[in-house]
Amino acid sequence: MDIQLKRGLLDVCVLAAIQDGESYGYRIIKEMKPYLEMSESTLYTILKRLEGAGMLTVRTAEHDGRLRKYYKITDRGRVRLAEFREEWKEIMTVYRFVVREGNKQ
Amino acid sequence: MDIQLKRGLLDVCVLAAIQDGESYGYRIIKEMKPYLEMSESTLYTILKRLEGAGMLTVRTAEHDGRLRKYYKITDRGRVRLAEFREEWKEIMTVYRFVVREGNKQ
DNA sequence: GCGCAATACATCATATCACGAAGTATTCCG
DNA sequence: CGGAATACTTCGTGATATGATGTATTGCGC
Repeated sequence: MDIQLKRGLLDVCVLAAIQDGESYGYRIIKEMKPYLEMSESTLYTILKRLEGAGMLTVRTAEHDGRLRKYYKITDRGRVRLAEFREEWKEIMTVYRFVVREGNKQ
Repeated sequence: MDIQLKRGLLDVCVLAAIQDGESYGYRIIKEMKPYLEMSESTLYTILKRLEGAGMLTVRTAEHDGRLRKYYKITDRGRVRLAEFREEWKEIMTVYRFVVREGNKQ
């Protein structure tokens, strides 16, 4: 998929991946893979950005002798998801402009 | 609108603005304004990028004593628009992942 | 028990890109 | 005469996705 098109989706996608309950980096990537592929370095960059923006909180816990970071969505994160739904309406008007009439289909 | 979300739309939007016939920078901006606002510096950057990618051709002509650059979409540009329609299907699966069930609506 | 894949996270350098700011130059209207 | 509109250009900056690379552990096959 076009890199540029992904950009706006990446952040909300990560938020969406934890909207139903805590998760951790490695699992998020695997969960999102069928929908949107991203490299590990990208994911951890995004997780840090979202944490800085107060959209998720982090908790480090041991699992099988290894440390894992569990990410949990905050109210602010949910607000962001709600905003995204609003923005999507604008996106759809743009989409209709691009694929507008005068073309087959 | 979120800057990131715009990014993937900008290029195809400009192509869409000339898909029914030649146009020029200033007019493209005004035409797109209701759907997607962009600064002049952004537009001219994009026009140059699309020209470099062979998706449009440029022709300079005089109009009322002033020089204007007219942009015309190429076959390659039309292919890009067709690709966008395909990519959009993937985008919609991502969208559904983000706003998936477990939420009202 | 050795090697390798999978798990899990981190850092750095790089390239792309949208945009504000500023500039140049002309036309048109009051 | 002055300012808005038209029309395009250049420069610097900040944001950001990603590949490369590194660290460290667990589990599996042979």
